Amino acid sequence: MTTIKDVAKKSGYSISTVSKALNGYKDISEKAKNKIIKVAEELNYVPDLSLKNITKRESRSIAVIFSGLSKDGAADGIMYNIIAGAFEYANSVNYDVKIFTINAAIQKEISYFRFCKERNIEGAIVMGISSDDPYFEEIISSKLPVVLIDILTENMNVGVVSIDHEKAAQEATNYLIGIGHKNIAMINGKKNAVVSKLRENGFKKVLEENNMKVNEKWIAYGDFSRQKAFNETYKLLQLYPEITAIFCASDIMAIGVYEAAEKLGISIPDDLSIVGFDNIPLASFITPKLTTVKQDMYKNGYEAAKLLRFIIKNENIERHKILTHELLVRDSTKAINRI
Amino acid sequence: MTTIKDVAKKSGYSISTVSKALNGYKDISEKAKNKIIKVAEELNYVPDLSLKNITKRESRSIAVIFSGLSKDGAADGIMYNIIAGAFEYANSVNYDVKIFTINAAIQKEISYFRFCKERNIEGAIVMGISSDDPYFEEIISSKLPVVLIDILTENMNVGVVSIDHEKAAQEATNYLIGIGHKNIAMINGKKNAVVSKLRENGFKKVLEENNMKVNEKWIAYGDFSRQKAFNETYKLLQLYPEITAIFCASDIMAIGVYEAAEKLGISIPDDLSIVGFDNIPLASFITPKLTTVKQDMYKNGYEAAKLLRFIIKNENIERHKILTHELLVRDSTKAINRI
DNA sequence: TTGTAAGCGTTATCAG
DNA sequence: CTGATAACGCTTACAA
Repeated sequence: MTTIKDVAKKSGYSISTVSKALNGYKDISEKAKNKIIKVAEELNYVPDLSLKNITKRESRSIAVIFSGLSKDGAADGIMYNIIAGAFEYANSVNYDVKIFTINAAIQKEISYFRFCKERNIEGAIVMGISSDDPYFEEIISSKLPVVLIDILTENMNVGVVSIDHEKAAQEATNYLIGIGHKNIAMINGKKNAVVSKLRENGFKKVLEENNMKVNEKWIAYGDFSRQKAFNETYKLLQLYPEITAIFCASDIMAIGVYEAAEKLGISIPDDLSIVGFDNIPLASFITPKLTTVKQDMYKNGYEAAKLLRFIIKNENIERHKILTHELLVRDSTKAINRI
Repeated sequence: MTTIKDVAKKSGYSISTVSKALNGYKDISEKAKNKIIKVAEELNYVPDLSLKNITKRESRSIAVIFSGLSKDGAADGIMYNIIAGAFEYANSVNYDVKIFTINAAIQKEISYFRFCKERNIEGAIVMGISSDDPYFEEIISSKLPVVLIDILTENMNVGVVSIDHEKAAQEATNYLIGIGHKNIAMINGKKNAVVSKLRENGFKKVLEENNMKVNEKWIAYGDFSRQKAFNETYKLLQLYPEITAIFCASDIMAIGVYEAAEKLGISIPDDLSIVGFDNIPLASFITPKLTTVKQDMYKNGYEAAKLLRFIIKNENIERHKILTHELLVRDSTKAINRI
């Protein structure tokens, strides 16, 4: 490996002169500068940033941490978009992005904090972990700057980027009621995920506002899995054929719902209206096209990185960033005309 | 920041004793060891890996480099799967993964080599760049260990992971001919991408083997874009209604083909059979379900990281790794029964 | 068993 | 303008 020492030796100047020449300092002669630059190029010399940073005390890198990076995560593009968005912002302010999973830390049997510190990152964006995860407390109470995506916490020191899930669920439910549905079920995600609770609250709130009784049996948990959503829906629709609409907490689960309906010979949207959540690419390709709540995960990633940067710089800024969402009405919902 | 010095001071031992205690050396007393570990914990001391590595001369990190990390990359999950696969292997051998884009280097106006060297990575996985990219030569001729995904090169020092695209295209085409199609068009990707050429070769070869003349006008370039594929197909099918089957070089483009067919009132698979390429999640959700050539991008990423590791360790191993593919026959193709 | 000192590649200070 | 020298946090001979 070529080091600054090699350049010094070959150019005939001292190490410190070489360092200055290569870092654009003014107080050296043109002659020395040219010579040194020439030699550096000949030798293919490249300074190591992480060494520079020993003295400067900044690593200029952040991490994006997932709970897992599985083969199945691909279908919805959510994680990809978050990475891409975070990368774009980080890159624009000259930060590098490393990706980790919580599992990686667990495997090494070290703490989250240690894992990050060892890698000398300045902060982390965390997503896909639920608030009852054993690591959760450690993460939000650690000294390391952190931004959570879609994980709400009361802790106002922790950065949070999210849409208003409760409000979004309210809008979706209101829309279904508005087009005449009275028997609405919900396929929710993992029961103890924060977003699940919020969406469920929004759902229930609107039912109550409309004097419709909340039937707990009509709320099932599909754990954000297509298969589980299929199973739950299959059971639900057999037991309660009076259901005319289902609000799903993710598009992936909505696909499971589609499949359950198909298997039962129930036609969407004629017999059953479906509203999804996320607006993944699939949503507009599937037949019928899925009505869904759009959230922009690319933007989530971008804003998370931006907020993280502010927190790192210790700027006095609102820690909780709420992004906008939008109900996209497509073909999986239909005004009710029965009874 | 807590450093080894702080631990030394507080524990009353010297820096080197602390270092040894914390790194599991045998030649220290139980007493010293315990005390030091205790103090280190109290102080939340975590050694910085990159500093350790100054002496050891290994950074234990690799990069995954894309040509771009766009908002649109999400739909097919390909990049995500590559990242996930590469991450899994890297993680299993205690490597970290950083992600970069070629653009990031270009923006900083520095060379690929410099960009990587500065970041002190041991090697890189590169994908999504075409062989006529100005950076291509630099990448494959640089001293840095590199593995290309889906970019073939004669250079046997460079690692390459890919399926046999030519053979895959042959199988797809053979299948269409086997079920009776005689007028087969191809919507290819970017004209000068290596994979495009290979697939086109395979396509043409099979036509010739079957004594069907190759009509260059029936080969259009959709540039891997859904919109472009739509446009090209729309023109093609209007000009040549005798076409009964289309082989698409990507599933995303196949969707554009679906849309063009729909707009023209052409029914798939009754009037037109479609074969895609990739087997993205969407392929099995779209109606009709898409017949396609499956390639496992997760595995691509995994194998790329593995190969990269071998190259880094300078092991004598075959540099070109060919992965398996598979033709998945679904509902978008149908045996011909007209004329 | 412990500590001193040199070294890793780099930048910063300061005397010449 | 140049170059010793110290310093950054850490490991590792080697001496004590």
